[in-house]
Amino acid sequence: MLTSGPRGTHDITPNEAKNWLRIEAAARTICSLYHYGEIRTPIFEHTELFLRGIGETTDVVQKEMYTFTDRGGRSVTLRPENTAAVVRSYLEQKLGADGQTAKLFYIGPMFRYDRPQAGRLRQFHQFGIEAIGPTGPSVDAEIIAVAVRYFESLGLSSLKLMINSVGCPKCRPQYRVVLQDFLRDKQPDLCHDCQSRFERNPMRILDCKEEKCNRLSADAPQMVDCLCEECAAHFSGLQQFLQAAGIEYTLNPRLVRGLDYYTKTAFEIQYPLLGAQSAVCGGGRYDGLIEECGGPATPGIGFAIGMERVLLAMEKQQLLPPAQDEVPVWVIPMAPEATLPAFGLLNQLRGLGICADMDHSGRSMKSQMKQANRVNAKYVAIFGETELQTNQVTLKNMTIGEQTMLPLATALNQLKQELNG
RNA sequence: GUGACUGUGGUGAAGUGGUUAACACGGCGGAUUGUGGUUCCGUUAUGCGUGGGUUCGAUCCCCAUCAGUCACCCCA
Repeated sequence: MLTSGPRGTHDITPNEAKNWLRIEAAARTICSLYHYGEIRTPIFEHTELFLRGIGETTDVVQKEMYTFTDRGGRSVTLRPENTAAVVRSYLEQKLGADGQTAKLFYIGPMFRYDRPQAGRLRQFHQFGIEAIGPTGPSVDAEIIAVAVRYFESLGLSSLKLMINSVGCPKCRPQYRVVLQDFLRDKQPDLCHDCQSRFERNPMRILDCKEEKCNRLSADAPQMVDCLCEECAAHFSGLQQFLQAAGIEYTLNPRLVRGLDYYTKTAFEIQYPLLGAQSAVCGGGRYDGLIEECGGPATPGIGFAIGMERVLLAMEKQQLLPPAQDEVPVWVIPMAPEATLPAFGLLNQLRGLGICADMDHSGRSMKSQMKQANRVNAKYVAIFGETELQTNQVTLKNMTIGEQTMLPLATALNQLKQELNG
């Protein structure tokens, strides 16, 4: 169908774009406040990068990637998320060469082949940040603080921050065994999905929405109780920093991230009113990812925020006032002969930095006045027969409804004084 | 990938197996010939997502397909 875009895509029309500019600007403001610099990486990467980075067994990789072969026979993939790409760029551009923490942010489209639903699109946009280099839990807290501040700055409330630790390559495998041991005899009673999760990703069972699974796993041992010394210390450190920053959080031992690269800190911010897709922000630490991508062992942490979901949340809270068109001066040529001088005035106004516009379809006087009204014009500049003959223009003040006929230069001056200040 | 519901003009929508597809908003034109936000009049779908089928005849029935919505799954 030529008149409909691909499934799961969305056109951002001029009125919506105003909202986008707003939330993007807020993101940039926060990032500069926290000393994060923007990075813009390509929209597609070698498929291999995502296979290695995200994990071959994850849903994102197994069934959600837009992968194709280019004309050179290489397999490339539209990025389903951006952390792997940022890490690749960090390595390629040697952004860590100065020995400092690389603090980066990005805003842009991501692609996941999924069934669209409320808050879920095939092309969607994420604002994300990454801090690559530092190990201490204070960065974790900083990352979380950026997310929380961002939502606050947009006026969003009733958000829920949940944190957990998913351990590291030392303690997670051990926990996995402990958990499987606990669940083994209960496995036949688990839901269909969880049966398959038992081998693939047993931690996900804790996150299942099925009530029976919840019941069966209620007393399961928790990751936080099985953390190695280092991870445990990191996790309690994080909590101290969060408290110091006055950030409220909930411990959620069942919080699991879907991508393989996460270690230690995992967190999620939910906006419960959004329905099934209520996570507006998800993130965590990825201490093994850089090495996995072929770099030196370097820790990192970041988050991603779903911009469409942010907009949905703002809509729910009525933080998006209806867009208003604002054109301070509307120019009206009353006859075809008048369009030339009218166009001339338009040009001069714009040259002065004054937003002005006129009709180009030869509509009636009345219709043009209506247009002026629609765009909330403060002044209307009318060119009729008399004006043409005397080289003047009629300036009508739309708020008080009064009008005068003036020489062009005088009118221009008046508009300049009243609108440019 | 699975399931449920939906698909009529710019928008919100009514509607029936059978000549001209209600109504409202919006748009456009007009109401002593050059003026807005109020009022009044007129006008505004070659057509009921698309493609098949049933029928003498379908926008209304059936099938397929596409799209939207919500949920599962997954995640931002």
